[in-house]
Amino acid sequence: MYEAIDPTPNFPKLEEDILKFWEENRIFEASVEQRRKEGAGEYIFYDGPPFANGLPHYGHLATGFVKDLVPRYRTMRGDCVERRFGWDCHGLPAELTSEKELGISGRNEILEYGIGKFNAHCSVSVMRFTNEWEYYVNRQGRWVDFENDYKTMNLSFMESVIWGFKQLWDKGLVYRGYRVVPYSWAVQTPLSNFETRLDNSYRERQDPALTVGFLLTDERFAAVPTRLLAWTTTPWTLPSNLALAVSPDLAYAVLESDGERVILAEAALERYEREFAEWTRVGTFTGAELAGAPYEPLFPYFAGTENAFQVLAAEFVEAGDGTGCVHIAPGFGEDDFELARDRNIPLVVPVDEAGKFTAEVKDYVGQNVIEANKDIIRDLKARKVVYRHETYLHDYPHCWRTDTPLIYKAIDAWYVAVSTFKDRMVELNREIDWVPEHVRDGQFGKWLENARDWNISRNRFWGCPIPVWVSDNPDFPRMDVYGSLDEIEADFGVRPDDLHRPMIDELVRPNPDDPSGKSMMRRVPEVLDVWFDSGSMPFAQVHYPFENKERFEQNFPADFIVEYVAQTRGWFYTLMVLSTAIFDQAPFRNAVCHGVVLDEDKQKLSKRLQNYPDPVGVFNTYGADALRWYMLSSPLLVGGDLAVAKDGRGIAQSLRQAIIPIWSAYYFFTLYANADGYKAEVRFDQKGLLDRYILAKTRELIEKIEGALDAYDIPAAYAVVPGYIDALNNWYIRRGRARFWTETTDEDKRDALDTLYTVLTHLTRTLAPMMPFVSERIYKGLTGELSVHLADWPEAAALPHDPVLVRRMDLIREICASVMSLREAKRLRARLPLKTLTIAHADIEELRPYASLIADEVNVKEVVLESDPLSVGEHSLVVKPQIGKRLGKKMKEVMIASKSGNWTLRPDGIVELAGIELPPEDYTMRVMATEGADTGLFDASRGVVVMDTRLYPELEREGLARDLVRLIQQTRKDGDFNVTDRIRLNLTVPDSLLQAVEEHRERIAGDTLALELTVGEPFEGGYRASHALSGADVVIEMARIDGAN
RNA sequence: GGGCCGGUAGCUCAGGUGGUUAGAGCGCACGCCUGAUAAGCGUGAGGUCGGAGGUUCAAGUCCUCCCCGGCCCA
Repeated sequence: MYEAIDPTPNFPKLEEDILKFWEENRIFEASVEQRRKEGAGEYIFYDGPPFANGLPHYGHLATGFVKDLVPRYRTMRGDCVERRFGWDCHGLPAELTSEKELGISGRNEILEYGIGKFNAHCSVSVMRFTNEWEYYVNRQGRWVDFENDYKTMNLSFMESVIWGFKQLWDKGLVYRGYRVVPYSWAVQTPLSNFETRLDNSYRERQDPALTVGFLLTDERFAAVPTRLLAWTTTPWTLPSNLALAVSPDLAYAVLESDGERVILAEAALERYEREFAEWTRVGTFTGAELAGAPYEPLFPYFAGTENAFQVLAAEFVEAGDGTGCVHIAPGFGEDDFELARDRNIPLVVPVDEAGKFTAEVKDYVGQNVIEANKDIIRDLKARKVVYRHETYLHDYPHCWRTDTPLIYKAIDAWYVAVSTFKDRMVELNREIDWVPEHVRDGQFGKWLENARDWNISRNRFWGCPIPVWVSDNPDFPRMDVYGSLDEIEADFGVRPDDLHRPMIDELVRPNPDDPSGKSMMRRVPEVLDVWFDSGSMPFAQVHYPFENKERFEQNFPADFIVEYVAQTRGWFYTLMVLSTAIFDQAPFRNAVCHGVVLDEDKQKLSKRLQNYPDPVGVFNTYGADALRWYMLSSPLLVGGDLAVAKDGRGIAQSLRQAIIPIWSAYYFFTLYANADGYKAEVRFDQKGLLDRYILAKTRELIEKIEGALDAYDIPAAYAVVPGYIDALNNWYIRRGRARFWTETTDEDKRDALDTLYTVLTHLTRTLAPMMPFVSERIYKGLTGELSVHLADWPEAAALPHDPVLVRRMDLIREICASVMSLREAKRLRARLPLKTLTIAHADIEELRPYASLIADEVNVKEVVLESDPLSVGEHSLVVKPQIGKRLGKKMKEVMIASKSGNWTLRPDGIVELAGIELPPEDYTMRVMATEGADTGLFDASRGVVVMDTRLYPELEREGLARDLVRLIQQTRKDGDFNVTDRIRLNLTVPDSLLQAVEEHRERIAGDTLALELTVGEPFEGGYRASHALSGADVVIEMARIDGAN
């Protein structure tokens, strides 16, 4: 006996039970262990470590479903797939959370508080949500090893990270340099160029835009005071101005008014019409001519600086914005910095770590630069050098953690020289298979082509320290880089048990190159960018090369990774950089990039706006399988966005369209197998057409899903399922229903039950990775085996290969649908038998074996088969498209003639039209449904059905009898009779129905399990119901006859 | 400004290599079957395939330009 099951189960509850079962029986571990014992090859999957100081959201869940599906599939296919969970621990987010929790803010307060205590707090705080993560990950049905996890803050992980750093160092790929970088004064550290891109940190911001005049002191301009106009959106950089830049090729106009002159690009004149409409043009210079002219500094702070305060010609200057003249502050702009370096202008950076002016700028000292804008503007206006003050709306990068505007600032920092090996990355990227394909040469490939050096240092505390020690006396320079604990121990005599600050900073030793013994080797203060951790993950998670050397080398690169598309700037990228630099290999072979989960209005999901359904609520209402189905069958997985409706309706739809129908088929099976006490078996030798059809159809299903999953096309795998379910439930089972409920267990019934059993066990195995909970429940219920996830992937080849049968049966289904729509049009209910159905198709003989099936399905007494569709319908000529090549222009006339029916068919098979002759091989004849007649088409108009819709009294009576059966069955149901209860039945019907009842008495009684059938003889104590039939009242009474089964 | 992706039914999306009648799901309207399943099945209405040119006998499909949206870069 099979377990009696609920026809409409509570799926969330079912899933909770399965979770408990998996946990108690350690099924996940067993699934990995089983393959290991077999000596199976490893399939390597990298789990991108999430940062656990926030709760998982739909994006994580989507990624998580894929991270589960693919390993489950590979495991069933015979691979050993380890799935270690990783935790990303370091970095700014952790520090900021801790600052908030500790009630402190900024570098100085952290230093006051103590780095040791601060980092200790970070190490605890960062793991705060791990329990919640485990809950979500488990509940979504994701199998992952939490016991054997890795943390980026562990000593072993960090040792591998510094090993990686040293590898780069030894290859000459790390350098220290001054560069202008995006800098967050709020968190007092520079950010990497891709950190500012991730999650779109650009947002609109209104800034002041100032047009200021610089007084030229060249003798050419001595006669009349002349000012060169420059435009800037960062007035706070003006105190640090050291030069002006013009484009050598642009023309600059000199305007005069009232004994004063200004110079600006001709191209800018129109923009400044308001200011200078009244001025007179008195001359023109090219930029090249202006170059070299000295000018008077706006502010006195850096007066006298070598090579400064001249007009320079620079190619990067364009006339698109502003005045065609750019003010140069080398400390605060990348172009500025490079120009100044080329012209030997010294660097000045009078802004401190907190973004405040230093004492060098004495008028604004201590002011935040952005806040100082207004004072600076006020002062300049007072000095009458401001020619325009406007508000400028632009996209401006913001600090992704604090949402404060970034500034560009020259910083001493450590870089990976990515630009030197980016070509190699581009090459290696060609070996990776990306889904969607265009990411390889598009978003990711283009990014690699333009890769810039990576700023890997952060002036912060909670991160892997940069393992570099330098001499504190420049007279005795020395630099030591360490790539292991052994090396550190060898030089410092202690073996650190923690590489974090401040312990690591306490390792100080005398500089061996200093004979005086006074100068000391001290670690540089920076820590590594947290992205360096993530890029190191492949080797650091296994503590390579200190442990697992062979294993890592055999198993690198990974077979598969998945993340959302923005990680082309993040994890995908850092993996690629470090893997290329250290191993000269691509880090993974297959990558899936999924899109972004949005709300139904395509807005980002936001906790604040509450614009998405609560994930836990979804689990509890629909279940994780429904959510998995919904997300993974969507275009999200091929790079598109997914708009999640707040009411969860898409998720409900997945449940309704996929999961419940599968369950219903399972329920049906158990119902009838149990009614017979029959134990079904897996068999493929059934001869019946329906059986062979669904078996062959199942084979096709397995093949298609296998093909899709092998190509990492996950939505395609889901897409083939609904059509299959339709064939199973609404054809195989429905057509075969009578076979299941016959009284005896004969061979045909065994075939039916075995077939359904075979199909369901294969279906659930195939869907196990895609619908892990419900598949598990059904498979266990059917087979009594421990778990579907310990089973092998079904072998499609074991099932019958019969594409011809599948095609024919699908054609039959199409014919029936066509006939049913004719009935619908004529309002002829299906229970009313019709006399004759004619089916015409060129290959009609192939359909002959199915004639009685069709007759039964569409309820006609006779099916006439006709091999010439043209004999029953009007026909149209379809010329073969290929002849267009031969006919050229004439084709147009041929098309028009064929469409309008302007052609004749000669007895010899030649068609004449548009003045030419077409031999039979150049055309086909197609049938048209005759307007107003009872004809329908199928097989892409190659076949036609014609129905005789006339009514015949004896058939009408049969229809009424079937209506009665239906009413009696409904009454049985309403009266809570069991499907096997035998009954005593009395019908009270009007005279108009008497003949129908008498003629079909046996059928009525037989179909409704009525051992006694009386007409018009009411009895006491039965269940009674009245119905209307054909406009007349019918009273049905029934009573159970005990003991008769 | 440049790159990538997309624009097809009210909504979400399919539509090898050009070919006569552009499909599915949801929603809507109507109906139907039921001795497993109403969380079912079917029928119907609904489309100038973003726009304009071009190539071609023939363009949703190929080419060019433009418009709109998203992402990325500068």
